[in-house]
Amino acid sequence: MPELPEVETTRRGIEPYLTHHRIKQVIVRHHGLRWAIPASFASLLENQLVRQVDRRGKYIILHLEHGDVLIHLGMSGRLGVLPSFQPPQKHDHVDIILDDGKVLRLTDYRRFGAMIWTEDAYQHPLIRSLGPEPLERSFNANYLLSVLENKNVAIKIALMDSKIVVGVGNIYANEALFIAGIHPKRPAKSLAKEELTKLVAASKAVLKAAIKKGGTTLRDYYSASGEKGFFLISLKVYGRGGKPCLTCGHILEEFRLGQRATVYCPICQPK
DNA sequence: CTAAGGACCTGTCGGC
DNA sequence: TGCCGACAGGTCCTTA
Repeated sequence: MPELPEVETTRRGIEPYLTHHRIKQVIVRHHGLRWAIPASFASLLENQLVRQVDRRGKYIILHLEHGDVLIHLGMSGRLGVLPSFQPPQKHDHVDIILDDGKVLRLTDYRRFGAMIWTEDAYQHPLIRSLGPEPLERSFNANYLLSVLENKNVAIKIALMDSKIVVGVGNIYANEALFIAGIHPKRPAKSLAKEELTKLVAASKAVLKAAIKKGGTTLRDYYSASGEKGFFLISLKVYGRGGKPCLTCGHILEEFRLGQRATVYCPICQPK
């Protein structure tokens, strides 16, 4: 499901229900997520207080009294807070039951998601190797210029590489490149600083706008409270291959780049 | 080191 | 109506 705006919206949605609450019980119904959840998982969490609910890239981090929980939603994951325990549905894999009876439930039919207990989230290899947050100042044109210096990969691939910058998924990579007027296939190292400046600004703008709207670009997105969000964000190119460009009217072209749908305007984003 | 492709898994949709 | 392949918000891991 989620791109970064959805993850941030989810984090904000669950935060008030978890912070300063104690975990009473953890039920793991399906251990086979991206990484198998070990048998010890439940007992590592139970009876611990949740101190803080954080986010790094697309990982949601629960800071406990001792250790942290990393949660990734993969492609189809969803976290919801139930007012009380409800009978689980088919893809409800993990329940974290709180001291007040509310339940944080992980639902993920494709099981690309992950739930990991670790001593210190920021020392974990999955987190440690991540690039800067896209909305922070450290993500800027000078930074990109230096990391892309000798990268031949297509700029779209680089923009979606979490070692370069976190949180820019396929939808927003398409949108940001369109707004910046940059062809997705341009070799990363060929972009001039001026173009990188535009790309950085465009990336920040689309992500911010989506977060402001509640992070709901997605077909089957539900907020933590179960509210459905759908097409609150208007997308300019993603999902519009074969339709006219909203800027110039030329037909948008679609192709696969790194096995992902890529849509661009051949006039507005010249090679 | 870089770059490209496969792998993980289920559900849905379009074409024949 | 039914079957089969392609594709879907991600990203780690293997191979070249």
